[in-house]
Amino acid sequence: MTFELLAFEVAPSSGIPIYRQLMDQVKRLVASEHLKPGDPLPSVRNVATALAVNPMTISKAYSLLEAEGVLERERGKGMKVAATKNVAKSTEQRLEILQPSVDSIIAEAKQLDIGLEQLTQQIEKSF
Amino acid sequence: MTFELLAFEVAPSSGIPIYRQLMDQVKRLVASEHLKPGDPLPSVRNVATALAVNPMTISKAYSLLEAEGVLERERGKGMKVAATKNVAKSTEQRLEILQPSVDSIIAEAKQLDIGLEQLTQQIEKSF
Amino acid sequence: MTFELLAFEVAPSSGIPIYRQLMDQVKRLVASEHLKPGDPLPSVRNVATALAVNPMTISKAYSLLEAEGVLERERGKGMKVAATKNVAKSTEQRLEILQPSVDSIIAEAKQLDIGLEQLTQQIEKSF
Amino acid sequence: MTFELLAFEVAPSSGIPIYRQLMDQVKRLVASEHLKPGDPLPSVRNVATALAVNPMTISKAYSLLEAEGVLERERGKGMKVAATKNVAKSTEQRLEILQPSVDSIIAEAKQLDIGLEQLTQQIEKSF
DNA sequence: GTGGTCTAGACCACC
DNA sequence: GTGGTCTAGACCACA
Repeated sequence: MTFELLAFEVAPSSGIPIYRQLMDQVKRLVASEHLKPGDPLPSVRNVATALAVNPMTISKAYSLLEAEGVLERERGKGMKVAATKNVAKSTEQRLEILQPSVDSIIAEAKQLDIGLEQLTQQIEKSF
Repeated sequence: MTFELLAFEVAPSSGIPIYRQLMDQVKRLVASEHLKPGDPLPSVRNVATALAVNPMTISKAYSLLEAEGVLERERGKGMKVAATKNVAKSTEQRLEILQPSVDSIIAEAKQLDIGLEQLTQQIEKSF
Repeated sequence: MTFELLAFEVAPSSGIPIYRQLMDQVKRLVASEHLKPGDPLPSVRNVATALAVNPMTISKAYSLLEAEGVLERERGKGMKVAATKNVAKSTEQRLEILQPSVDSIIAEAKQLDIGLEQLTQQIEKSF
Repeated sequence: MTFELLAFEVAPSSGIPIYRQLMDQVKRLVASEHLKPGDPLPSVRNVATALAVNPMTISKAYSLLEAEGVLERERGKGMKVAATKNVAKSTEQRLEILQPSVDSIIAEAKQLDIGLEQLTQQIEKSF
């Protein structure tokens, strides 16, 4: 099985809805080709029990990703990464995906009076 | 009027609750010292009519900011920027506050196959 | 002047209304005979300026104390401590006045898991 | 029902706002470990109907307790006692929290001509 | 099912 | 004048 390695993570009390956290993770994994077109995704039930989360929540994430064209439903078998639209992403494109988080951490740092130096240092320390 | 300059703005349908938008604005104004300790804030009713919003919504924002220690209530007179707690915090304390965001952006970068170099570069570019 | 020594104190942002703080102080001073029947009280205006408080607030306190029979209004001259009702209070009576505060600090201590020993020690330290 | 034992009570006309009465009760229950970290709280609607009070009032109490770190929200499931922050505090920290009340009772005692001895005795009697 | 947000309008306490 | 409390009722987001 390919997706035993697939460790989804959710922070249940982070304010961000669980289904959104899941969607973002799948998108990132697809963008970086950790998940390639055609790759199967773990079943709703598996993810649900693994994360101790309501299956409806996983299902919602998958359905929305399908609506966005990131995933495809293989009848009777489950979800897999869609071929169309999921062409390999360039570094620039992947950086673009990350940009909102970059902007947001910079805004936070500035509000906290944390300079560029300190911020990058802290990131290096924790990377 | 003393606070004609204080132009609060809300985007009613941005998904972010109005009271939260207000709180963030006040916090930014305080953090940037556009609002200094002791400065008065416009009255609940004034803001409410100016923004065409229910007074309770403004009141909620003010009350929460008071609970957080950002504002103080002057009985019968209105709200003002608090003196206590708006004192400087140590760099360590502030970095600690930022840490969760640091952890989270690192996790995202790794899922996107973006290395430390690229991440810090991107941050420098956007800072 | 007898009441230059009379230092009223108010904690404007303690949650307790200012007029109530004033009333309680006057009552305690009367109970302990720091203020004896017939003694004059500082004028509304003096107290107001000294405490940087709205004169209406002082006036309200005085009026309520008059309604309770603690003070008397001397026409054209101001307030003085009433004769009736303000007989000297026994130690028991004064302790009774203090009782609510005693109960309340004990409740707080218990919620904070602070024992009798520690509480009394702390009081001795600060007395 | 798991929390049949959780009997909230409110005195509607005690002057103290209902939401505050609720908050204090929850805090006491947490402090005394009748409610332990992770324990669920009755739903807003349940409490509201049980107390014949508007749900928003209960919600306000819960939200403020969340803001204070006493409770946590489990998305879509309800409130539970928070783990973080309900960790033990040092004796010094707890005494510091109590200090304002200590100062205030001492001031009251002095105005009532009640000495240290009598004050501590009275506290011992009522503890 | 859960809590969150907002409205409209009433009433209160304080200054 | 200030903010605070509460109600009744609508609608939304999340699980």
